[in-house]
Amino acid sequence: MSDLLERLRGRGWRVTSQRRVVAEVLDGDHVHLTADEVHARAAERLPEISRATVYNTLGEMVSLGEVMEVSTDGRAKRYDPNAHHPHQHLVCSRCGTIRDVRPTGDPLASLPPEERFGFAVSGAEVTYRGLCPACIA
Amino acid sequence: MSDLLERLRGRGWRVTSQRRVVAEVLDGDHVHLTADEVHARAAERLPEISRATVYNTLGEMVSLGEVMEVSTDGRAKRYDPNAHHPHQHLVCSRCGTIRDVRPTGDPLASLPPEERFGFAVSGAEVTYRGLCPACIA
DNA sequence: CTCGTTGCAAATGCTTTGCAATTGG
DNA sequence: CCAATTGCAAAGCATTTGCAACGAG
Repeated sequence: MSDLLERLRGRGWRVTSQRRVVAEVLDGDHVHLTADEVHARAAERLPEISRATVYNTLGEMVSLGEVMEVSTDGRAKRYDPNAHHPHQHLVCSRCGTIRDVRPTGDPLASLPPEERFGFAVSGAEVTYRGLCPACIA
Repeated sequence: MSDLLERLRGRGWRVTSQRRVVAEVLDGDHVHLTADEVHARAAERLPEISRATVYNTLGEMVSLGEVMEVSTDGRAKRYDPNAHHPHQHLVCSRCGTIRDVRPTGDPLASLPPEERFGFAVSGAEVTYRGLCPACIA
């Protein structure tokens, strides 16, 4: 089940009950929780877990490249455990719902050499915006 | 000079000295200031201007569609007056410098119908990442 | 055992808000 | 004139940090 936890353990990560709970809560597809949501769900299983630990843990997962930070607008960052398969995000302009999507082609290809201004370009993030089915109705 | 101010005035915007200074400070190409930087530069000309007013003013410019908010990572939002010509951003992973860039083609075209999940997709933002010339050296 | 990890509470950084005083049209 | 705008200071979030106690290996 918890592929995320397995991957982290495999990297010599020290596993504590707090870290396990955070990894379990965050695991799955189309999961895009804020740090606070992660804390709330983790606290259901481990009531004493602190916000600080959740932040530390999420930060480490990001450093290890197993979790991706998604900065939606100006609100709280969201955390996406789906870091192994490259993907982009489709965000509802009204309710903020996020879906993982897989565009065709390589986004990097759309930036021609003369538009790179001497940068060593290494990646591109695409955020598609629109109204989700629930908000259209 | 201040095209931005002219555009705002043309929309029936009430112009005060504070608003004029904010508009002037923000005008130009490849300008991506934080609210605090705008406040600092505005205060050089109008020492009593408050942060609250700068925030209010920037927020209104964004609502009117004349200025674009750029949320870089987890730091302060940046404000881009270049809202009339569509463009994307190239951000230095080390120092955070931002350049406006113009990719080829329409980013929306890369998201096929079967990846839209019933959303009414209306736009796409692309952030290219890499090292700027200064940070490569 | 020992060092990494945790929890707490306080601090920080960015942004918003309530409200009385001010001012543009 | 008078509603819109401003400044101030305080409140509001999201996140980070210092440090003593704790616990995994």
